[in-house]
Formats: sequence, structure tokens, C-alpha cells
Amino acid sequence: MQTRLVEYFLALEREGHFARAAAQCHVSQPTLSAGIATLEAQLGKRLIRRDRKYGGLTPEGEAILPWARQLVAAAEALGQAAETARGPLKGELRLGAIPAAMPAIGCLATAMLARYPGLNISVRALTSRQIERELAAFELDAGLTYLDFEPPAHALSVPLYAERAMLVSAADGVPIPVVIDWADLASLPLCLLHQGMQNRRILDARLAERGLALRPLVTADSYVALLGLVQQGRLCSIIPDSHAALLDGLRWARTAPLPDMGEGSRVGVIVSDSAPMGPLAQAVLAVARELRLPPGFKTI
Amino acid sequence: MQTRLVEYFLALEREGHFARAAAQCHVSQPTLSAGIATLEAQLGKRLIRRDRKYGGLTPEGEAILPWARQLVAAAEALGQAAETARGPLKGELRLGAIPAAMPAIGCLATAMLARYPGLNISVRALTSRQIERELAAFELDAGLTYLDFEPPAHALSVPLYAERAMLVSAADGVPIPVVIDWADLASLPLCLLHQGMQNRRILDARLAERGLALRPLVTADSYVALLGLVQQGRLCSIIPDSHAALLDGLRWARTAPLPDMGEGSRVGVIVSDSAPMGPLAQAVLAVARELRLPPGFKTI
DNA sequence: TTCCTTGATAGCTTCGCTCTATAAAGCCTA
DNA sequence: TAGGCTTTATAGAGCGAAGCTATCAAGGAA
Repeated sequence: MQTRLVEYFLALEREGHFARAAAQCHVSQPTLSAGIATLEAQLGKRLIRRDRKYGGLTPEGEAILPWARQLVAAAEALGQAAETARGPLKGELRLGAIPAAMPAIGCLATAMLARYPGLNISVRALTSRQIERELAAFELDAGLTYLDFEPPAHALSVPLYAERAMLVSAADGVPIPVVIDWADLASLPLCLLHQGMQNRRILDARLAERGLALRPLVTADSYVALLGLVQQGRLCSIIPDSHAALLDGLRWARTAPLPDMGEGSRVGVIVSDSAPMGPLAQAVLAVARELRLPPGFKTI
Repeated sequence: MQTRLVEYFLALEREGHFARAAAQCHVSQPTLSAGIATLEAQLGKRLIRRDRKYGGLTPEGEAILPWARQLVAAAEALGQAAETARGPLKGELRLGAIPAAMPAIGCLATAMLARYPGLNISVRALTSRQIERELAAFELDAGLTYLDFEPPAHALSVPLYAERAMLVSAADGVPIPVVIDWADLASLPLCLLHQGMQNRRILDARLAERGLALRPLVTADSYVALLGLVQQGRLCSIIPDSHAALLDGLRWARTAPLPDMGEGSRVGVIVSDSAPMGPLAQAVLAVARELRLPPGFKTI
């Protein structure tokens, strides 16, 4: 079983296109085409539906997909382990983080770099579900996401901080009460994240427990967009306190804590718990365990 | 990364001998020798210590060993998954069982054969620790062992039955009381398993809770040996009720239940919980869940 | 010393992956 | 409906890697 051929298969599945997949693998299109053919011959099954065009995976192809991913992940981990056996970690660490946790990724990434100078780090903003999926598909080495709400399966985690929500408004904009009651929120002109995003779902769930529902006038998919809206003065928003820490020096913004929501939502590092654990995952967990976040993050 | 070369590496580690490892891989000795050399070149590390003789793994070799195993396991699982995608399971199912659970393996194995006619099954008697180690090393597909006492790590399990101990003696041999008290055991001439075996450790632990200790006159490593000793009439022994069921038709044997030890020790099927789960492991778990053991096994 | 065991080397063959070039089959547009 | 574009498969050559047999070199044992 050649790992190379399986990589072709995975690339083709990702790209849905022979020529692009070939480019991604740095081989010519006929090479990839032939590679898929030999893989199919070796396994004795058709994996790709194709009649003059890529037509998706056959059921057999779908069935072997998780194992194909595991195979190339194991091959990569083997190489990593060999490189790591002596000397420092090298290569690329692929991190995924939910938008709400982005301010904390700075601490984590710099701590990793300080500890392992040979490392390159790639950070991507993803939804919690994408993080979970890509971890399972070995396309991500570690994730930074919520640990308790809709907890990811098959993952090991290290909690980093507890997130709490803040109300934010422009200093000369919508006036906000000093002490906020839950009921106040429903009457404020709000802009919030889309309902598809987990931070929003958590907020909605907390309010639903109290029989309340938010009707935001605007929804967006990033906190930057929300802050831009808030800055105009007509709306206020609810953001994680981790982001509020970034606003500290801004004159135009005013923040007020929301009423206590109990523990807050724990945010932490997760890695896939497939055994054995890769050297990158081990390193991230070790660093996360020792990580001291700056004030502004509520430690757990 | 060639799976073949990694298989050479693992075979060499198992055999500790180039020529034997080559034979196990069905290649010539120079081929395996060259294969190891290319693997070392590709990984950029010496993996094997050798000066005119095999001298064990280098630290780097030890470090990559788990990932090497995972790589070939993933390759095998990929092939299995492809074969299984349509049609029945094929290939060899490698089962390990503690001696005490051997009578139950008959049910499990026949149920697997009935459900998946294409399957070959290989059963080996192992200690619970060996089962755990070989599951982790992907050298075993499933195990039959104790679930609660010294529970194996990184394993998914399906309980099958609760084991209870029986006192056994020859009909014309050592007289045994009809109702047995714990204290009686200490005064009987006993033959038991070695202390290294888990069944014995469980028994010792149960007695230790009551301040008692057994002083067997003979220890052995198999129940057959114990029964042979018991048959001579000078000794009696303590065996799992699963084995007592096998004695049912024997005229020379007499059995008596031990006083209630509470729940008994749960025995069940375990598989490695590395994600994704291989088709063989899935099948074993599914069959185990539906398995109806014959009377004589105390269901949980 | 002599023999045996054990692993490495040499030389050759074969197999299979890779490439470029090109064909075939749909699809879109004119 | 013809022409051009896109997309995948095929052909044939080149080359490298992995396999084999035969043989060598170095220790250890008799």
C-alpha cells in the first residue's frame, strides 16, 4: 500500500477535480489519474464515480475515506516522530480557533514558538464544528474552542480560560445601563453573530433559560464587523470579554459586564485523541497546560 | 513513505533477527536489509543498533515504534475497509482471551463465524496485560478479559458475563463442605493459578478484604493443569464457573459455589478505541452486544 | 585454526511510477 | 451544428527503486 496513492485519493476528494488535485500533489494530471486507477486496482473496488468528469466518491470510496486519512496522518506522524526523536519540533502546526477565542491564540502561538523555535504555525478561524471535523480528518493538529457546550467527541482537551460576555456600545452612542439586567438586553438595539455560530447559540441558550429571546437588528460573522457597527453609535453588541480586553485602549468604546451567567463557557485547546498522540499534539497540550494567560482572561 | 519498509522494521523489531524477519515478510535477507537502510535514509535517523549483529533499536527507533505500528495498522484497516465496503468480512480476526474466559470464546467465535462466514479466527490465550499491550500494538483485533479489575486503558468494551468462582474437588477426594465459608478456604489443600495471573490476583484481593490469605500447595498456569491435580484426589481448587460448566458431565468432579462475592468480575470484549474503528473491531463489538451466552454464564 | 552464524555488498533484472504528448468525450457558445 | 474549451484517459519512453542470487566480511564457538 503506497501512501502516495492514498494522498492522491484524498487530494482528489478535497478538490473534486483531477487536474487541481494533481497540482496540489505536485504531479502531472495523468500521473494522478493512473495513481487512482492503481489504487482502485489494489483495493479491488471503484472509489471514484467518473464518466468524463469527476462525479464524487462511490460508496466504497466514502467507506474507506476515514482510513485513508488515518493512513496518511500516521505516515506524517511517523516522519514527525523521527524528526522529533532528537532535537526540536519542526514543520507546520495547524491550529484552528473559533473567532471568540482568537485573542487567546496569540498567547498560545507565541508560547509554542518560544518553546519550539523550529516551528511554523498556521492559524485559521473556523467554526467549532469545522474544528471538530478537521481534527477528525487530521487536517488540523489542534483547535481552540468551547469545551462544554456541544463538546467535541474523540478529543482530549486542556481548559485555558472561562469566557464571559460583555455588552459594548459607543461612548456617544446607545446608552447602556451600568448594571445590566437580562431583560434589558431584549430592549437594546443589538448587532450579534449569526445564529449558525456557536457563540451566538450559547448566548441564545442562556437567554432562553430565562424565557428571553434576542432580536438583533444586524447579524454578522465576525467581531470586527460587530465592532464596526457599534462604532457608528446606533447599535450595541455583546462580545466575549477576551475581545473586550483588546478594546482597552479605545476611547470610543464603553463596555459593561453582563449579569453573571454562572461559570462562563470554558474555552480550551483540543486535540484528536487517536492513539498514539502525535508529537505536535503532545507539544500543544503540554504548552497549554503551562500557559499563563494575561489578566483579562478569567482563569479556571 | 512505503508501508512495506515499515513492515520490515516492525518484523525486525519482533524477531530481533534480520534473516528471520525477512522470512516473516516473505522476502530475502538482503532485501530486508536494504529496506531498513532506505527507511533509515528516508527518516534521516538510525533506527537499528547493529555492529555485525542485531543490537536492538536506537532511541529514535523506539520513539517511532508506536507510529510505525499505527501506520501499518491503518494500511491494513484501509484494505479491510475496502473489502468490507460491499460484501462480507474477510480475513483473519485475531482474538486474545484470558484463560478464565476461554470457555466463553467458543460462543463468541462461533457467533462471529455464523454472522461472517468469510472470516478466519485465530484465538490465543494471553494474560490480561498481554492483551492490553497487543491491542495497543495492533497485533490483536479484540480481547476477552476482565473489565473492572485493573481495567485496560484506551479500550472500548462490551460486557458479556459476570464470572463467579467455584470450589472443585474430586468426588472421592478431599471432602468439601456443602456451604462454604470464607474461612474454610484457608484450611483446604488447594492448587491455584500463579500469583502473576489476574484471576488469582482477583481472588487474593477478595480474600484480603476479609483478612484472609490462601496458601496453595501447588500453583499452575492453566485450569487444565489444576483439574488434573484435582482429579488425583489430594487437592481441591477454585475455578471460574465458566469452567465449571465444562465439567458438568464429569462423574469424578464435584463443585460447590463460593460464598457470594458481590457482583462477580465482569468479563467482556474489548477493542482498541483508536479512531476510526476498524471493521473487524466494529463487527466484534456488534456481535458481542447481541451475544446470548448459554446458561451457566451469569448475565450482567 | 576452522567452521558457523549473521549481516552487508555487488550485480543484475523487473516492475511500476512518472513524464510528455495526444486522444476522446462532453459542454458551451455562436 | 460547428468550433473551441474543459476534463479525463491512453500511449510510449525513461528512470529509479525494490527484488533476487551469489558472495563477502566479521565475530564467536568448537
